[in-house]
Amino acid sequence: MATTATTPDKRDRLLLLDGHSLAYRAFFALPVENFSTTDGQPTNAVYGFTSMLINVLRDERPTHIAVAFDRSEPTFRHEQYVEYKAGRQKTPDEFRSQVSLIFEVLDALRIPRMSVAGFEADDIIATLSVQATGAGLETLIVTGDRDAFQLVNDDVTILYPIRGVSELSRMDPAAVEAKYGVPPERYRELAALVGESSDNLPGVPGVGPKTAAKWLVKYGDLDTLVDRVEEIKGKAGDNLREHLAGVLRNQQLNKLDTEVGLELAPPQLTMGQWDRDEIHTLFDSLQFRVLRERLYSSISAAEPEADEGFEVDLDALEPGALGTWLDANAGDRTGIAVTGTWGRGTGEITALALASKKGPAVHLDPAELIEDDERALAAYLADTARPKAIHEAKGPMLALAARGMRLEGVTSDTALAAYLALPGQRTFDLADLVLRYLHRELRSETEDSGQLTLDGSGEEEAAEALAVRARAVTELADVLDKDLDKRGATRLLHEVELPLVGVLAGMERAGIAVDTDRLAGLSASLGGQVKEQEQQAHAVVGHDFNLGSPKQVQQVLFDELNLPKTKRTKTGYTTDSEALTNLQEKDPHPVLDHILRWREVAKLKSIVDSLIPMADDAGRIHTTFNQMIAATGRLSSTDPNLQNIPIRTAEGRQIREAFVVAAPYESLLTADYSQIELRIMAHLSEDDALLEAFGTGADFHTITASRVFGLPPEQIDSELRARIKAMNYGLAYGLSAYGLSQQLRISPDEARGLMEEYFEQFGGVRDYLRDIVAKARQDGYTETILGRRRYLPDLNSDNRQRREMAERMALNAPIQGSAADIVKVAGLNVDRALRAAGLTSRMLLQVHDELVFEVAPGELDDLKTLVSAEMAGAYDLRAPLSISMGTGQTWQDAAH
DNA sequence: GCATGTACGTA
DNA sequence: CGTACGTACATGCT
Repeated sequence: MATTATTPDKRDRLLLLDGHSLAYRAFFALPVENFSTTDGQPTNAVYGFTSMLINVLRDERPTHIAVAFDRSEPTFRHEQYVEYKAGRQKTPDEFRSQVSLIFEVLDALRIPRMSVAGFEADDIIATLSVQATGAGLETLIVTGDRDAFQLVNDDVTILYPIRGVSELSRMDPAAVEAKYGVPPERYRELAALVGESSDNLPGVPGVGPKTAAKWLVKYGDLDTLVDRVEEIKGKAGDNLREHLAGVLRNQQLNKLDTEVGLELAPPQLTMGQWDRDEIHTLFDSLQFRVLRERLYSSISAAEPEADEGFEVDLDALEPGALGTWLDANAGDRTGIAVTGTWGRGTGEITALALASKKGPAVHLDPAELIEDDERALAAYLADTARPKAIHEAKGPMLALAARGMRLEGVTSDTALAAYLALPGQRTFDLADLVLRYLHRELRSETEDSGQLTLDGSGEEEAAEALAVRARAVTELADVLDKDLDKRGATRLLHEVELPLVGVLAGMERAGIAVDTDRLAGLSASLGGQVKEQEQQAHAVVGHDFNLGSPKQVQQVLFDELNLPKTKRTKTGYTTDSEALTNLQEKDPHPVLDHILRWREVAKLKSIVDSLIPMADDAGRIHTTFNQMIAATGRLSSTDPNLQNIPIRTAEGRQIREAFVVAAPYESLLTADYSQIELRIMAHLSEDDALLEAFGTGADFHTITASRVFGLPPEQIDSELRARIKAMNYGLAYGLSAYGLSQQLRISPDEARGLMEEYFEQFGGVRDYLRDIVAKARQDGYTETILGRRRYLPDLNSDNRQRREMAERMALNAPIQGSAADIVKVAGLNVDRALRAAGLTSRMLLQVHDELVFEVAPGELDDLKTLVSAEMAGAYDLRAPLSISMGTGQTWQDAAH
């Protein structure tokens, strides 16, 4: 390839779209009932087209663009062949009305659109692509019309939609040849042989792409094939000879015209400056909130990345000068960056850097500080009046606490702020956020004097890097503050999530005591049972196999014992406990019981064995609470996970007996919310009947069952109660009639009937659940009682599975998330009240709707009163919060 | 050594 | 074909 010194790095890139073909695809891919404005205007085609457009603008970054449209007038092809496109179904009215809306979108985006009487969009695209190649541009064509494949070459690529509107297949010469067996320049000939039913161009009967490609490869091209047509044997050959005229006509008609007279040439097809207001108004009228957000974020992403770093000027401090330095330089909100290790309720700081937005930065090694400086640092960090920003505060808080320092006055934790802005994201790396929000790189821009690094130790670089992080955090904090303000999450951050960090750190630091002897005993007895079940399973089957291997279990059950196949998984057939239990009922086999029992005891043993080495010297286990994982706003617990300690079975509960109170404390107290999610559902739906059921104070599931079945509560037996209990809980998860039937082992019709009767009584719930999804589809997100959002772009997916999944998430997120809000507020208020009351009892764990406390001697009564009041008063629900509590020497004994 | 799939513990 | 998590193990990839 010839290149010269003046060849630009990036060639200009022309993007050409076939407006009609893409819009038509979108029209059929997206269900119109999900894509209409509230006044009934269908928008599925506009939505799908615009969505594709935004994606391709974002991913391909074209410098030039045009969208071509067909006209209603007949084309030159109709003149040559009156039957052209005959028999086509009339364009549906719902589609026709959307074409002008697409024009409006394109006009607002300042994207040129073109159409020429007598020609199809394809001809315009063909003409432009040839001209673009001549002008040295690279061309990308987005079209759902395969005829365009004939245009593909080294300079022209086609993006062809596959499956709906979200995925484009990149068709370059190699891809065309791979798919059709002929190079792009032969594609027309192949299409002529195969025919195109939508254009009413019949091909050779019985000849598909495979045969056509075989012929073309054998004879080189269609002309040669026609010349030697007598050589083709068999029925296909007869058919070809018989339909030769049609093939030649097809070849004529599917040739795209590359010499259409156009007013604009490729170099003039530039992207204009958009008017944000105009786009705003238009997208508002189309009710495209999610798309608007996506458009805006892709515009900003399309802005050139400013690959600047950060300037920092590190002050070298004399011993004893830190206090003065802090007074002079840490007045404004100051960024703190820390290195060290933390986890399991403790940690160690190895270095710390401080930097405000402007002015010098400082880098400290806490271990080397003289007493005066250490005191000045501790006083500064603990001063609530001196604002600080930090990325992921909890770990450093634990490490500081380990050396007796408190961290207060944190007005932004940038990771936490980013979590509220983007709750679906699993990680919040500082460098990523800096790039995303500040369009900058997390590196130093400061000119090295060359002398600083002469010693070659790298320490200067490390110090500078940490100072860069501190400075970046302050800048990021300001931008995130604004972002959260726009999202209405400022109070949630400042009044809930930020203060919660310290409370969580406190719980992690405290840990919970375990009776390790007891755990060891449990492990031994479970180990015996594991071995026993394993031996029996092997004996029954007649040979050894690994019970922990789903693959081997499948082999034993389905290949060797020929038990009936269960539900399919990706790699075979499921052997999960539900399936094996079902098998046991219809086709009993002793090995099934052994497998099930083995799984149960092996699971418990693995939990016990994982806990034993977690205990510290004081016999306490310290979990880590993660505040930025769950998309709904819940906490999660890791290393170990203390939020999934068994409780369901008697054996499982034995593990809870190993979680104990330790001196000087007197007992454990557990306090949990009764049916908090159902109460939230009642609150949010304002369903009178449901609210009334909570008002009576009697058993909630019995009361609701009594309404549904029209029987007095005394006549609700456990069977009826269980059915309605399953409904009550399932509703908040988006349970289907089918799912309910599976769970209750009743017929789908029966389950459907049950749901209908339920909604007859609790119509407000049905309306609420329906409205919440509709609103989320409009807004692009759901919201909890405290304004915590969850963004669900898949609500508008053209993939049914993804869309329905997003719908269930939309049902559940406000309910689960509001419960999480309430428990967080409760935890905060309890913690505050404990300190205000001067109690030394402390909170140890949060398990979603439960708080666990360690009770100091003589404080039980006061603590119960305080906890109950703070938890019940955490939020004023229309179905009032109800608390139940229990105490005991172990977590199990404190159950209630 | 790491990612994926299956299974299963909790709310 | 019911949400939200974390962990363990087997398996198959690099």
